[in-house]
Amino acid sequence: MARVTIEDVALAAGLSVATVDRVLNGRAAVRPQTAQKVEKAIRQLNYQPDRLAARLAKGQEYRFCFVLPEGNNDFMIGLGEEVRAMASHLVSERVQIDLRLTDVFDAAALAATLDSIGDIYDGVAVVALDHPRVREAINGLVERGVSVVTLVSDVPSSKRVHYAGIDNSSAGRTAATLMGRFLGGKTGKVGLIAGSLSLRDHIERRFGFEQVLAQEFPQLAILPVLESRDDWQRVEKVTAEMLSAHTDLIGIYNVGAGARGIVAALENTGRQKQVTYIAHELTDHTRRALVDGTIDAIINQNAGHEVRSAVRVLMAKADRTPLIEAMEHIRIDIFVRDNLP
Amino acid sequence: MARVTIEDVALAAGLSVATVDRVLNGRAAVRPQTAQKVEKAIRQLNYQPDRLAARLAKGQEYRFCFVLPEGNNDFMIGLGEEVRAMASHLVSERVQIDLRLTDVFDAAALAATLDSIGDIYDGVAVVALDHPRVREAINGLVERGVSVVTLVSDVPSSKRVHYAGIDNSSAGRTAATLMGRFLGGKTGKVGLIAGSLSLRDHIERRFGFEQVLAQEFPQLAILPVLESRDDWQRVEKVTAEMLSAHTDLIGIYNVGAGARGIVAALENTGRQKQVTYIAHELTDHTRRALVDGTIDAIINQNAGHEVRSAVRVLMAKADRTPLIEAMEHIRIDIFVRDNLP
DNA sequence: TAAGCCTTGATAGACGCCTATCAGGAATTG
DNA sequence: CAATTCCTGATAGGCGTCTATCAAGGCTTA
Repeated sequence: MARVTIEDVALAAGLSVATVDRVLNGRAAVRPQTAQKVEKAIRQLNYQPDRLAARLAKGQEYRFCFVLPEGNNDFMIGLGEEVRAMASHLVSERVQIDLRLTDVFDAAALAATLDSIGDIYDGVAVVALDHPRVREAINGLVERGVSVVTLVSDVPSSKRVHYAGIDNSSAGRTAATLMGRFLGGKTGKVGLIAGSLSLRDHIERRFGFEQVLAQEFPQLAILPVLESRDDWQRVEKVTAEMLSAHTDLIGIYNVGAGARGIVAALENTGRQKQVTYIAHELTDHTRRALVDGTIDAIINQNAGHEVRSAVRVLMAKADRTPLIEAMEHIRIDIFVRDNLP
Repeated sequence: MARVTIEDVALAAGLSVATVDRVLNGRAAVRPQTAQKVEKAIRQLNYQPDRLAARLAKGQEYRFCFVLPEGNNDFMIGLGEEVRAMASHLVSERVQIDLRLTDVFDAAALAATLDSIGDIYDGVAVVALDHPRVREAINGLVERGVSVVTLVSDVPSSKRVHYAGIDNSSAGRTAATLMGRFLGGKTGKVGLIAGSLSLRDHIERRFGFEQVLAQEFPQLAILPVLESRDDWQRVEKVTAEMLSAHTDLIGIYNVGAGARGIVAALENTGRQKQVTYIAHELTDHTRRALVDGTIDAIINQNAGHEVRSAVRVLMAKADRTPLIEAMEHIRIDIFVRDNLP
């Protein structure tokens, strides 16, 4: 049951190790019929190159850069931690990961960061803003031979090789379905709070949410969207205003961050139980509120999965190995009080 | 930025490579103070042994065996496929995985299988039945130095090193919460169908479900549990009987497999929309029924994650590397129509 | 037929670590 | 102080692959 080595293949094909290697790595010209002999032997013996030995010999090093938003958004902080964890874990596998923080809301700054991270990287993962300047910056990297993966927030029109994140329109639809079903057949108003209406993920969530609500739960009226810039104090303010303006408010869907602001506003008015509240991203705050019953469901994307998926994709691109698309699909988690991890 | 090698450590510690190696691998007696010098150098240089090189040098091979239930349970078939996929993927990493099928409902057969798979394996993963004979068989393996991981269904009282599966009591609670909330404030009867009341996972799900329903949704009455042995034709029969006996049935929770039987029974009576139906495990059948609206939510455990987690754990045990417990936690997925993967 | 090119073989050395052995010096024992 | 035992150093060879180089034929071309 010993391993099949390149030597066995050479022997079986009646050729030399050097020639087999030439075929395997396309190093030099080999006559087609010779190459066929090699391939036949490989198939017969079911030879699979030892990746450990190969990487050792090649002394391959991967250098990746993760560009994340700065600021105190809980989810993004968690994402950064996952990147760091992955980085230290992968030292022993010859992968180096750098982390850069930048202002996501500022397209120019983000684009500048992307432009500046020169050719020292084999791949870049970025939480992107969908803006022409950013798109151009991504395309620039790709043209220079750097694989780019968008993380959490996509730029579909760019030449990025992959998007590691959830389908936000589906996430919005999911929120709507839960909202509608949790409210039974009740009639009333539903409020929608977004971080920014220029962030692609927020737009898509809103779109999915409104679509399903209008179609399947016409008894629920959606209030005009409020913008919060993902700042929890602002969130609290607008929520409080909304609560006092609409006494028949029975649902809140928070598309972005700043969940604690809503929690605070609800607690201040004592209307936690009357209002069905659906939030995004599992953090310490949202978790506590879910257990308390203030939040009714959390739609989550697993930051760890996203980071690991991004790394896998970047590694696969770096050494041109095919990747199993299905494995890289990021799921939309739903958490209620009872299935919290 | 070159890699730190064992040689660098030796140099920094003012010792020889041989001695550093002795410390690292506990090969021979080394004076404590010498060992400390080595450890200090390792810390200073942040040395991390190259796992690739180490495994190459050791020529380490892992041999694992996965013991799964035979039969035509969709979920288990999927699990088997995941094992095979993982096996072929890991050939290039010197991991060999064998797959054995056995009758899970038969404790003696399962125990016999476990007893028979001798000492050729470094680790065993098993979908276990919680029964004294099985427990003894597991303990026997562990005593012979074979790491055992339980998969999907646990045997907590055994000496298994790990359980790769979901918390089934939480899964049942989750189902109850969804059931209660989806039913709004409606009053009526809820039916519960289990595969077998001797399977630990089914018992726990039932327990969690009944607990939450009794506590939080007292307006819902639970009918006596029906047993189906996970056979969908039997499921259809008992469901049909239940439906005709209880015209005020408004909810069904299927704890085990055989979801298509319930779908068929509901469709035959045309009561799909009146009954809120919560099922386990995402398969082709349940997926279709969820999209159709016959199933209202699916509680799922990700077979791929479970298999990969089991392998990671077995590998970690085999070479005594510590494992990050948090990473091995298997989540309880909730799927509604909109967040299907 | 000589000159050149194309294809293949043979082989050495590297990657970083493991294993084993031998020798010499240090520390311990009587 | 001699005789052990203990600890450390030095070094060779191996794991499977990659890279590079040189030599030896076979073949084409003029």
